[in-house]
This record gives sequence, C-alpha cells and structure tokens, in this order.
Amino acid sequence: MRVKNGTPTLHDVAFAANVSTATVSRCLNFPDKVSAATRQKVSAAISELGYLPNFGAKVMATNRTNTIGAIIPTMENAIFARGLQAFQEELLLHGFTLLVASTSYRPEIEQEQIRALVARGADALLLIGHERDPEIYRFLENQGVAALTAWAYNSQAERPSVGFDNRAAMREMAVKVIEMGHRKLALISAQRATNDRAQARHSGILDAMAENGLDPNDLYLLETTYGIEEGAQAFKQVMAANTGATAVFCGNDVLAVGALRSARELNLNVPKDVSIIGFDDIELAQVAYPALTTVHVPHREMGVFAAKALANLIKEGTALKSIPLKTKLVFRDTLAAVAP
Amino acid sequence: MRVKNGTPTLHDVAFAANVSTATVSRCLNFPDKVSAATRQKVSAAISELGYLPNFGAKVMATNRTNTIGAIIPTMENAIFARGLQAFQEELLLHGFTLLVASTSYRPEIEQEQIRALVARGADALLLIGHERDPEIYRFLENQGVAALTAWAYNSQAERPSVGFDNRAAMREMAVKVIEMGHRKLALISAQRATNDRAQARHSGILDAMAENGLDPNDLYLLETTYGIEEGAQAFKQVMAANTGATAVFCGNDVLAVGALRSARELNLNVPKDVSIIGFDDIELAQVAYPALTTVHVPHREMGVFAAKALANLIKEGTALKSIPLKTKLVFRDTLAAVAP
DNA sequence: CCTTGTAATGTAAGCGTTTACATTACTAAA
DNA sequence: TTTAGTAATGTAAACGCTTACATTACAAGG
Repeated sequence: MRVKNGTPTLHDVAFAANVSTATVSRCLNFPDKVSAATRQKVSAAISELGYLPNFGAKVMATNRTNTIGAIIPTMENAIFARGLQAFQEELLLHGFTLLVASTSYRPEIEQEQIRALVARGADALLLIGHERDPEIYRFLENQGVAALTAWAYNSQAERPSVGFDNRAAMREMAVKVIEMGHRKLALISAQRATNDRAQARHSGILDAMAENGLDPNDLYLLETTYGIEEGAQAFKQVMAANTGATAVFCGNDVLAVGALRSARELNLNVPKDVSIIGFDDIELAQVAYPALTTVHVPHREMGVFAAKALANLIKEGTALKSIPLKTKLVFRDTLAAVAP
Repeated sequence: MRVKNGTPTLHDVAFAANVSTATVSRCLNFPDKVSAATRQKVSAAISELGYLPNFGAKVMATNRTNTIGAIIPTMENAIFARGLQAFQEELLLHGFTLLVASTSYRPEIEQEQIRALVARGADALLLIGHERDPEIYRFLENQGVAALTAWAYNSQAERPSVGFDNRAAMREMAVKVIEMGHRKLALISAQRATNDRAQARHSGILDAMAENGLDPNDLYLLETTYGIEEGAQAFKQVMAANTGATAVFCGNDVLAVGALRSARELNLNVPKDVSIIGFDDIELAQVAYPALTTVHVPHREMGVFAAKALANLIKEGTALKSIPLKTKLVFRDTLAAVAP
C-alpha cells in the first residue's frame, strides 16, 4: 500500500497561501506571470511548509528531467575526468544535472549504458567517439534523444561532434619527429578495432610517413589496453622486437609513462637512445621524468563546449553543430634528434 | 499544448497483447507472477512496439528513481575519480544510476548541490567527509534521503561512513619519519577549515610528535589549495622560511609532486637534502621521479563498499553502518634517514 | 455608463505508471 | 458434483505536477 507520508505537495502550498495550485506552479516556473503580492504569499507558504517540488510528478508533466547523460570509457583516465568535470560545471550553470555511466572501453557495455540512461530519462547524451552500431543511433532517434560526440572531430562524420582531429594532430607530431631524423618508428596503440581515436592517431603517423617517403612497414605497431603497466610491457616487447626503432609513439600519455619506466629499467637513456612521445598532455606528462613530449588536447574546452551545445539544444532547440578544437604539440624532454 | 507523440505506452502494449495494463506491468516487474503464455505475448508486443517504460511515470508511481547522487570536491583529483568510477560500476550491478555533482571544495556549493540532487530525485547520497552544516543534515532527514560519508572514517562520528582514519594513517607515517631521525618537520596542507581530512592528517602528525617528545612548534605548517603548481609554490615558501625542516609532509600526492618539482628547481636532492612525503598513492606517485613515498588509501574499495551499502539500504532497508578501511605506508624513494 | 482589452487567477484534464482489491479460472479435495 | 483454495488476470484509483482554457477583476476609451 502506498503510504501517505507528510511531504507537502503543491496542493498544501496552495491551500496555505489561499490560492490555486496553478498559481503556485506559476510562481515557481514563471514568477513574472504572477502579481507581487501573491508571489509573496506563496513564497511564505513554501518556506513555511518546507515544500520541495516532487521530481517524478514534474518529469511526468513536462516530459523533461533536466538531466544529461555522459557515457565515457572510464573516469580513471584523467583526460575524461577533466573533461567531464568541466562538462558538469557548465551544465550546472544551465540548470542541468549530470548522469554518468562508464563502459571500460567495451562497445557492448556502451550500448547497454546508452539504453539505461535513456530509460533513466536523460534529455540528451554525451558520447565519446563516432564509431558505433548504427542501430543504436536509430534507437536514439526513435526515442527523440539527441547525442553529441566528443573527444573526436572528423569533418567527414555525419554526426555532430565537439573535439579535435586526432589524425591531423598525430600527423603533425609525426612530421616533426621525422624531421628530426627518425626513420624507424614504433607505435604503442590502444585497441583500434573499438576506438576510432586510436585508429585516427595511427593513420596520422602513416600520413606523415607517406609524405616523407617512408615505407609504412617502418612503423612497428603494437596494440595494448589502457594502463601504465600495459605501456611498460608493450615497450619491452617493442624493444625486444629489435626493429631498430628510434622513436616510440604512444597512443596516450599513460602508456607513454609506462614506456618511460620500462626504458629506465632497461637502462635506456631517453631521449638519447630512444625518443618517447605521448598524447593528451595530462598532468602525468609534466611530472614524468624526463618530462614527456606530447600532444596537448583541450580537455576542458571540450567539456564546456559540449555542455553549452547540449543545453542550448534542449532549452532553445538550437541544432547541434560540430565544433573543431585545436591541439598543440608540447615539446618537453623525451624527444631528441636522432644521433647522426 | 502537449503534443501527443507516437511513443507507445503501457496501454498500447496491453492492447496489443490483449491483456490489462496491470498484467503488462507485472510482466515487467514481477515476471513470475504471470503465466508463461501471457509473458510470451507481452514480450512480443513490447518488442513489436519498441516500448520503453516512461521514466517520469514510473518515478511518480513508485517514488523511486533508482538513482544515487555523489557529491565530490572534483573529478580532477585522481583519488575521487577512481573511487567514483568504482562506485558507479558497483551501483550498476545493483541497478542504480549515478548522478554526479562537484563542489570545487566549497561548502556553500556543496549545500546547493545536495539540494539540487535531492530535488532531482536521488534516492540516496554519497558525500565526502563528515564536516558540514547540521542544517543540511536536518534537511536530508526531512526529505528522507539517506547520506553516506566516504573518504573519512572516524569512530567518534555519529554518522555512518566508509573510509579510513586519516589521522591514524598520517600518524603512522609521521612516527616512521621521526624514527628516521627527522626532528624539524613541515606540512603543506590543504585548507583545514573546510576539509576535515586535512585537519585529521595534521592532527596525526602532531600526535606522532607528541608521542616522541617533539615540540609542536617544530612543525612548520603551510596551507594551500589543490594543484601541482600550488604545491610547488608552497614548497618554495617552506624552504624560504628557513625552519631547518628535513622532512616535508604534503596533504596529498598532487601537492607532493609539485614540491618535488620545486626541489629539483632549487637544486635540492630528494631525499638526501629533504625528504618529501605524500598522501593518497595515486598513479602520479609511482611515476614521479624520484618515486614518491606516500600513504596508500583504498580508493576503489571505498567506492565499492559505499555503493553496496547504499544499494542494500534502498533495496532491503539495511541500515548504513560505518566501515573502516585500511591504509598502508608505501616507501619509495623520497624519504631517507636524516644524515647523522 | 458601457464596451473592450489585458492581467491575474482558477478549474480541471491529462501525463503513464503501480498496486490494492475484485474477479475469474482452474485444481484438487471432499 | 460441490467446494475450498490458489493462481492469474482485470479494474480503477492514486501519485503530484503543468497547462489549456475559462473566469474574474480592473482600467481605459468611447
């Protein structure tokens, strides 16, 4: 049996203020549609009773939760954490609350989470990367839930996104590296099959190599999962493979920091013996020793822009449009010209 | 005017399956209260129509959102990010979704956020640290929303918490440091006024000093806000103060890493010239150079235990109870005995 | 004084579930 | 065959808000 607890309702407030429920509702939602005198009475009644609007009823009546969902691979990766933090802060400014789910980089889980957040009444969704089952996009469309992609920007992509061009950024870095005389390269990459950012970064290196007449076979490629330890392992494998690589790219800073550790363990001098290059420019990068050369990506901007775009979409109906953001090469101490 | 969009409702499903709405509802919520045959029919109708239960209506009818709110200082601090990630994962296992808000370590904002999440229908709340305005606890009580405190455990505290004893942990570390011959100490602390963890860690050092007959004045105390840069600045001030401190405690690893950087800039050898001690044992600690001696705290456990406790409370009504977790000293390369 | 227009307020119909209670169908014991 | 008991299903009220539409109050123009 549903128990009638003492929580005051709109009715109670209306009764106490001696007005109708409609007036109380208007006081709350459109204060200037109500005379100052009644507004006064109603406010008094509200604080008197300690009234708080019932969430479910409001949602039911308006068909809005004022809640936006974000589905990211993991919060443990500083790059998402920071972006998410910015996203949440900006959302708050617009009166929205953030619903969070994570996928551990697993596409099946992402699907579930998308459905779960939609079922939880998310008004819109923030997703990472473009690549996913078209069926899920159809689902979102049917449910009338907008989705914005972040952490990736691709002029070809048909869906709106806020992010940067992973491919171009990595290409730019690779061009520099090749200019410094490196001819044999290696890449410790995240899983490309399920991660379009990893894919794009790989392509970027290939682009730079092609431009400079290098054989794609001169890039030794190794895939691994996310983690310092994983990066450390991978680096050892790269060295063991004896490909003569003088520069090791890493798909992200976390892997790079692991590589750095392995280099130390193998008594390799970075950057004299090998150069190591990261991607993301998270805090780790400047703290690592030697400080990591990497690609800076605008974590917070992405979050802020994404929040703004989604808030405007929901409140004003402004259509989402893609926003390309800039990356920047950050040269610190792990990249050097190859010895002549 | 409310527009009737084509979204199918329970009624539509009921009609299609030729049963009553009650039966459909039961199919969804108590499948074994329904015969296999009708369950079959109903499932067919559901997938046929692409029916998805309406969130608001469900909330209104059950007075449950299956949503739990977490209010943390920031997601940019790895220690919260990691714990939050674990919290979310565990919540998912119990069928709950995570609502996130952050406070930037500001108590006024925390109050707002607590109210906001309650207004958003959070079934329960996860909070960081014990210290807050009693009025807000009264508010939570009135609203019937349970709150669990994490990242702090205090046997004296009247409210349930999942965490560790900051004071005892820091005391244990300080005892070791003093045993190694350090007599003049310094502490770069977070703001104690608004942060009971910082307070406790400070007290822990004082405890150890008292036990060993040191004068509390031999601890040079400096407060600062969160950040690598802030830690770096603070360390310079500590050194400039010329107190003869041979060991510098830091309220957390992020500050410690900043201190480490400053030490390098000042051409001080760590740990020969000064020892530096962190707290938290986030990734940064092992990556820093020299690797940081610090106090390991069970980030993920806290998240998991907290989620379990809250889920059981909501689903079974199991009362919250405090769970003390263990910390561990991690000796790496930034602490050494004082030169004789 | 009547008309018309506008601002403020009120009335009541939804919104789509869940669930207490009523009803029906069926089984097994008498 | 009747009856009692149980399992399956149906009926309809309730949840607490928003909002279209109706009504009232009042001011200004004719």
